[in-house]
Amino acid sequence: MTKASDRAYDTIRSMILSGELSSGDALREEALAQVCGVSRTPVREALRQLEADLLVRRTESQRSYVADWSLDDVSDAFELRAMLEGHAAKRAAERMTDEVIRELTSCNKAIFAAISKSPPDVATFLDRNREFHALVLDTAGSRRLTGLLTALIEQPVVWRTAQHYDPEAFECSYREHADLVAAFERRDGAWAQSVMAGHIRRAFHAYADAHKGLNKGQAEPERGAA
Amino acid sequence: MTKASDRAYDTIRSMILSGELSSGDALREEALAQVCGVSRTPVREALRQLEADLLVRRTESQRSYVADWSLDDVSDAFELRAMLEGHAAKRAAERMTDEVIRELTSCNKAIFAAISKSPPDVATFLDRNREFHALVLDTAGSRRLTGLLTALIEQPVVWRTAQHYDPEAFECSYREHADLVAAFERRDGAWAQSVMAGHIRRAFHAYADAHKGLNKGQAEPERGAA
DNA sequence: CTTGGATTAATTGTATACAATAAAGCTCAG
DNA sequence: CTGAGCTTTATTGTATACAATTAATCCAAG
Repeated sequence: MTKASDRAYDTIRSMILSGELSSGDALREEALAQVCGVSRTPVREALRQLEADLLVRRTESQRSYVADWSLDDVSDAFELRAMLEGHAAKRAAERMTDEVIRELTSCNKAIFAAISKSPPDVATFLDRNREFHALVLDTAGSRRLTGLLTALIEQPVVWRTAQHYDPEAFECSYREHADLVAAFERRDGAWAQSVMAGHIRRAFHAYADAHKGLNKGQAEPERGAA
Repeated sequence: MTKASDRAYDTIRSMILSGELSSGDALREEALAQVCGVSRTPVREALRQLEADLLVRRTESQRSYVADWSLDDVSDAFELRAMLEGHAAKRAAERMTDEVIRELTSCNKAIFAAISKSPPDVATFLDRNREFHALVLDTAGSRRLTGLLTALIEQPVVWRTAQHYDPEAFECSYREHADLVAAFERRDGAWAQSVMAGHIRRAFHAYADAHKGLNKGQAEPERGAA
């Protein structure tokens, strides 16, 4: 993608993530084109990408809507992530180098610094967390695995979960990363896999707890003054 | 997708699968448009889809090429398929209905009929095999899982593997499906998962055996007199 | 010869007009 | 009222022209 289609992608994506567009809202190409300040062509491309990201769904008659995320869907996504990213951790352990271990360590140090602030620097936490997981995924050395996982990782749900973290949850995340590094140092694939799967599952429950009661079957953005 | 973009997709895809286009060949939109008898717009859409299918790769400068498939890549794809489709089988077992069991049974009967002919009716085998796996995937009831797997299942490698099956390999495939149905009848998720994972792994080795020696690091269509 | 850089050609990205299709509204028979 | 079928409107699909970008070529300086 290039300038215009990137712009369309980013704009629409952030409109969905911010809640400006709610689940089920219709996405009309012409309207989006005007909002994004581009023509329909790049908007169409962006919509296809967002559809692949599962942020947008298309009906059989090719109309696009903001995807709705039931708790079951979220649970699904995390379950798959736990499985795939656990597998990635195992492969990474088998292919680990000292160089990557140094990078992971330094990355996790930055995470520690970010969450030690008060209030915690959530943006930095998210960036570094992403970097940490990307490093593991890279080291796993499977293009296909990378492709499958990026779709799952870039979910709005994942992105928002950290917003609800309390200090203890951040601490857990940091410690689990440290455990992962320990498993990598021993080149222990099974250990790494277990830690990673648990790491993801904990994140799911953090999300589920935060959204319990509020949204019964529907995991949506907070809309308006509620 | 609709008429023109479907046509472009099917045309380009079969050109790749048939070997008319070899790994690494450049895919120019204008040229493809002429071949497909449509304009560049639907061709572009088809290329994006084929890229998602991993049949086409794009450079950083947005040029498209036929993807190359090393044996490692193929191994990767099958490994992921075994994991994901095993998971799907487990979920399917937990959600299985008698109705679906009947459909699976009838589907596998059709497979038996197809492979009992001489020569075996490979096309029907492939269709019914696809139907069988689609039924399992549907019953697993995870849209995300379905999305991830369809990309892996539609691979040229998977498609071609059956071309090299001997009568015994067909027989194995049939029996494994029958085992799967047995596991479903008992609603035994762990069993179903094991059988499915083994089923996929056997298919990989059938592929690997067929291509051993021929293509050392490169799993490509047969190209001319080399 | 080789190499750096400017020029040219080839290719992809974007906008827009028009065609095809699906949704919505409307009319009128029952 | 109701709903089947037509008409109208809204929305997406496709083609094409043009802009932007990337790759290839060529020429000159070293």
